[in-house]
Amino acid sequence: MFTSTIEVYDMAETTELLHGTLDALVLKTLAWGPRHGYAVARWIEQLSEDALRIEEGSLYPALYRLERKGWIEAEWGLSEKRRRVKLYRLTDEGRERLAVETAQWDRFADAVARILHQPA
Amino acid sequence: MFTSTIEVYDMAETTELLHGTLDALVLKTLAWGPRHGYAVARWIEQLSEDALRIEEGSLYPALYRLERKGWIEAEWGLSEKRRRVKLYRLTDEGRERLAVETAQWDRFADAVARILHQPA
DNA sequence: CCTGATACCTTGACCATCTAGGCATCCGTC
DNA sequence: GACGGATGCCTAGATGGTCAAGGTATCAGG
Repeated sequence: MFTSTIEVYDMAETTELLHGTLDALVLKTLAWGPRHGYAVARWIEQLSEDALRIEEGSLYPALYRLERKGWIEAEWGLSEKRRRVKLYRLTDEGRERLAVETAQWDRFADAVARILHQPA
Repeated sequence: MFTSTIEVYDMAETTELLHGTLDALVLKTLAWGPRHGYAVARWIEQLSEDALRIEEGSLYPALYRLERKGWIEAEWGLSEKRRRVKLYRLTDEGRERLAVETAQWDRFADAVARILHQPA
């Protein structure tokens, strides 16, 4: 019963590529100012014009990860809509880390592009 | 409390970033002509000026993966050094796939760069 | 009342990668 | 002629980030 007829076209999308990049994206988002988790995801999706999609199942573990490493800090607060939110802000260490990860990503992305776009 | 003192500096490197990119890199390498596995890894490392490091534990599973999907084909042969090697070549489907993955990567990389380099 | 959006979180499975081995041949050096 | 290092293939197991799919609660709009 149509076990695999229609859907197969492209389940890959860019999803797997996110691997290891999410941390940097979150740090960068918080570098513009404190935000709560849900808003971070939204922000990234908007800025990327939906090229990047942040699943909550990836987001919250990532936030926890970053907090545990001391790169971000959390505090309970209220959103503009009077809802209980967990506000995250970048620590100094987080800012340093962001620079490191950005540099790493640039180097990596340049290398990949150099290969993928090398003329035959 | 200092349970982990020395080692932590940077085990991440760019390793995790490779995720999902290796396939495209291998396909592209073979787009320049048939090569054997070991040579593919070497080629990528050289072109990237060692920014990319392809572990054999990642390489061979990747080759098997790509072959199983019909994007590359293998054939036993001999290297210039008279050694038994498994030569891979790109199929037509593989060439199409390479175009798809390259486009996906471009879109993804652009999105990430746009965010990471957005001025504060 | 009910849907959808907001906002948080967790569990389980998936899967690509890495680590760390093993095996065989060949070359250069001592 | 022994031995290390490079070449070349492969595999098993662990790791770990992501995703899918659930759950909870509040609030606005129809």
